[in-house]
Amino acid sequence: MAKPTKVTNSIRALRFAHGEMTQAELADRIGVTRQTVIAIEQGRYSPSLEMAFQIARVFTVPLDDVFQYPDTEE
Amino acid sequence: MAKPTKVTNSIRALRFAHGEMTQAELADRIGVTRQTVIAIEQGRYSPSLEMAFQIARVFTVPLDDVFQYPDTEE
DNA sequence: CTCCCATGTATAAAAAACTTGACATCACGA
DNA sequence: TCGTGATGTCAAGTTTTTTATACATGGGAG
Repeated sequence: MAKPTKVTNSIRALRFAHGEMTQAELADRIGVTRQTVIAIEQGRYSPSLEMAFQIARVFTVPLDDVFQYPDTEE
Repeated sequence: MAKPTKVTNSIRALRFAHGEMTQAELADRIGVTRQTVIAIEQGRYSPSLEMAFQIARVFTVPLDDVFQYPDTEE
């Protein structure tokens, strides 16, 4: 069930840059559970596009500012 | 199983802009099945972030050039 | 010390994404 | 006309993502 995703993210940094926003609050803002935020922040799997968009929107930054995809695939 | 996604995309246009690339070829390039390309192109559901990145990469455009997310969420 | 709060872990189960294979249609060329 | 390629649909099945609960830990405040 575990899929170490290739996509990395800057969510933790963005949270802190936005007034020490907690995982719970972020989860609440994007309408998902805290578990999901934790899993994504830790890169346990990559989120759906929709969630990615919502996260970027909370921080008012472009998608590529939140998520990074490595050049070469595996 | 059907989830009318809010995310829209410009895949079809991008395919044509790139030498009339067929759905089958695009699917092949991003490593998914033709069915998946069709479903996404039609907006039946939103792809995973990874797939979104791969699609953007095929067309060498930024993510936001391929997918659009409406301002207000439901 | 004791009580929260933020973070994290674990599990099971639901939901969404993706696959496989089979089949239908339409346009186009041989 | 026949065949082939591109697009699309349907249904069933697998995998990944997300939820829901419950519990553990460490730090800070009172």
